[in-house]
This record gives sequence, structure tokens and C-alpha cells, in this order.
Amino acid sequence: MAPTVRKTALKEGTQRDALPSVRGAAAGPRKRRSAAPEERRAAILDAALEEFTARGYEGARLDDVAKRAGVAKGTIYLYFADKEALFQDLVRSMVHPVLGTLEHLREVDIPARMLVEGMLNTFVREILGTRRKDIVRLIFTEGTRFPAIAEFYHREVIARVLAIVRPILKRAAERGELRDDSLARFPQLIIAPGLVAIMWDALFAKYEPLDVPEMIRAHVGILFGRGP
Amino acid sequence: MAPTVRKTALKEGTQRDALPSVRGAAAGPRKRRSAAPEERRAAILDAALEEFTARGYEGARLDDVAKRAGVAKGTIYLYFADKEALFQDLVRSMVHPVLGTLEHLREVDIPARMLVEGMLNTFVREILGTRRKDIVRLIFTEGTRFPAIAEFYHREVIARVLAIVRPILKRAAERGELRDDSLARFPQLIIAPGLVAIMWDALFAKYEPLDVPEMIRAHVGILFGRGP
DNA sequence: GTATTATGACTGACTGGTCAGTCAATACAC
DNA sequence: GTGTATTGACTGACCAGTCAGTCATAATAC
Repeated sequence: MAPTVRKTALKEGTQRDALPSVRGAAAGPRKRRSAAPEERRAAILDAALEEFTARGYEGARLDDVAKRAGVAKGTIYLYFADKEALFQDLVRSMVHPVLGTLEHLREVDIPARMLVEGMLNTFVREILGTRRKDIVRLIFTEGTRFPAIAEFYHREVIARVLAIVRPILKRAAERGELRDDSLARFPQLIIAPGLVAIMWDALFAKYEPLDVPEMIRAHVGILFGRGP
Repeated sequence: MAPTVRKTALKEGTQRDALPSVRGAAAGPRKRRSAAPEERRAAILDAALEEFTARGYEGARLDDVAKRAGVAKGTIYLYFADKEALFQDLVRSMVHPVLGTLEHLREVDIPARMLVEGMLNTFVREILGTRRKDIVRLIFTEGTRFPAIAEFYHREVIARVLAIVRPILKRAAERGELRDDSLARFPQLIIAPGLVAIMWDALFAKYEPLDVPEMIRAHVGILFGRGP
């Protein structure tokens, strides 16, 4: 790139260079000035998702986040207090949209099979099929080092899902819709294969692909018996 | 191995201390000189397990590993080429012992239920019940950044288990021991809850404990129906 | 046995590089 | 012009990896 020579600072060529403005990145699309602050924030979060996903929390460099967002490093600090806040806000911003969908499930008293199939389809569509799966992976990956993230995710997502789903499954068990109350006691068993899918795709898919939708179908089959 | 301890130069207590064996422990016991190379290596691996487990690959500092192992930083480099080699050797050293146990399973033609219960019991005992669970977590946690680790684990552990287990399950399905061939096609469904258990314990147990053995029992119940 | 020399395992201060976070200078909006 | 958003060179901390030096032990000499 070469901050290259100032137009020639000329005369006092003496200066090293002190390259002022040029800046514009290679393709230098002129920056918009204070375009839309909300857009800028979003651009930074987008770039952060990319970098954190690819390199993990410690491995990600804010210089790269800035470059990818088309922004100077200092700008990040106008929107986020520090690297950790950026990470936490990223997780929050990805998780929030699904929180609404959850309440949705509140329609009590759908049949257990419908509930479970609904949960798994939502999981495949809204998580496995989107960047959200990377966020889930990040939570597992960095959760030990960031208890705040794990706590947040448990409180805002997991505890809520369990609270909604358990009573429905309990009733279904009592009603004889389920062989027993195993699923009511351990709803974790329902999405366990979803977790496996996320990890498998991230780590082993290139050595041995896994047909996730088919596996989920097999899982439902085991839980409820063949066909619908 | 073990150039082992010189018989104790004793008498001349005068020496700073030249504490022969003791060493370990906090209080600064004088270093043994070339004590047992195999022991030293093990001490470093132990310390590395602790530090990598607690802080992840990037977060772990070799200064701390050295301190914990009761060794100078330079000594680590006498036993391992660099940080990455230390990490890989750690994973290998933890995984190796179980590889033997695997072949063990080769006894073809045990009933499917026995196979599955055996697998899950082994998992609970040999992985969840030991530091090995932290290694599995590290593999998931760092696997994306260290494809070599993921590849190694897939090749040496996962692929082998699948190769052993699939034919048995297939036969069991044909024999009508299983409702269908779901488990033969996706044996991942068998240990999925084990993975959930590892992650739950690491991230959420402090907010909401999970009775893992009971969950595993419920899982077996779902796969095969109640009682034995 | 004791004295002397040789060996190499071990040490830890140091180097070179990296990167989160800062802030004076700059560019723009008005 | 004034005020504000943005920039990016810079700083300070941190850490993987190095290497000149130390010293317990071993080898050899006596």
C-alpha cells in the first residue's frame, strides 16, 4: 500500500512521510461520513461475527474487524467499550431475534410430537441454517472463559425453553402420549442431536459428511415411532 | 527410563538443599537434576492440561505451565518443540489409553442393547468421570483452529468407533432387535446426550445442575424401552 | 577413597513481534 | 467559521521462543 510519498512533501523532503489522508483502502470507496450510526454499528457486528467465528475470541484481531467493517480501529471504540463488550453485544444481537419466536411456542397443549417436531424444525431452520449456529458454537467454545455469556444464554434461552416445554411434555406423558416422562425430565435429549450436528459440521464434515436433516428425522422416529 | 535419582548425596546437608525426590509441591523444593525425564514430561503435560483446560489454547501461558510443573520455561522446550506440539501431545496422551478399550468392543454380535449400554457406561466412566471430558471439550473448543487435532480425533477415535459399532447395529436391526436402522445409520444419536452432558457440566451446571447418569438412563429407556 | 574435569539438563533474563486500547490530528457537516 | 465523527500512528503490556550461563552429577585421574 505504501503510505507513499506525500504528494511530495516537497521541499522539505525531509519528513518521513506523515501520510495524512489518503487512507482509503485499496478500492477506496470514499467513506460516507457519519452515515447511519446504526448501520455502522451493524457493519462492525457483522465483521465481528466473521472474525470471532473464524478465529475465536482471543484469536480475533480488532484491526481485522475494523478493516472488514470498512472502518478505522478507533471507530469500534466509539460504538463498543472494549473487545469483550463487542463480543457480548454480538452474542446478544444474534440471540435476541429468536427470543420472540420462543414465546410463540407458548400455545399450550399442542400434542407432544408436534411440539418436538416444531422445536427441531425451528432449530434446523433458524440455527443450523443460519450464522446463528456459529454463535451457538462460540457460546460453547468461549463460554468457560466468559461465564457472563454462559449465564446470559442459560437465563435468556435455555431456561426459557425448558420452562415452556416441560409442562407440555409432562401433560403429554400423563395423557399417555409418550411412553414415559423421560422427555419431560430431560428435554435436553430432544436437542442433543442438534448440538452434535453443529459440532460435526464444524469439525468433521470435511472428513465424513453428515446428513443432518435425515439424522433429525431418524431421531424423531426413535422418539415417537415411525411415520406421523 | 528414569536416570533416577542419585542415591541421595545426603550427608552434606550443607547444600542449598538439593532436595532429591520431593520437589513437587508449592514450597520451593530444590530442583532435582535430571530427575526422571519421563516424570518431567508427565509433570509438564499435567500442568498443560490444567492451563489449557482453564484458559484455552491461546489463553494459556507457557510461563504458567512451567511454574505449575515446577520447571523453568526453557525446560518445556527440551521436551516439546513448541506450544502447538505440547497441545497436540497432550491430546494424544489423553486419547491413547482409550484407544485400547475400543478394540475391546470388537466382540461382534453382542445384543444391541448391551452394546449401547456398554458404550454409554464406558463414556460416563472413562470420559465424563475423568479429566478426559476436558480434553473432549478442548477438541470441540479448539478443533476449528487446529484442523490437525480434529482430523486426528476423527481418524483415531470417531471413525474407529463408528466402524466397530455400525455393523453390529445393522445386524441387530435386521434381526429385529431394533425398531429400525436409525441407530445403524446414525450412531451419533447414541452419544449425543454424552456431548450435551459435557457441555452442560462445563457451562450451565452451576445455574441448573443436571443428573447425568439419570439422563443417560432415560436415554437408554427411550432407545430400547423401559427395563432391561 | 578424594580431587579434578567434563557433561548436559536446567534456568530465566531477554528479544522480537503482536495487539488492545488511546488520542492528537483530520475531515466533514453545518 | 464551530462542533462532531472518524482516523490511524502510537504506546504499553504481554508472551512465545531463545540462548548464554549455571551447577549437580558423572567420568576420569590420582
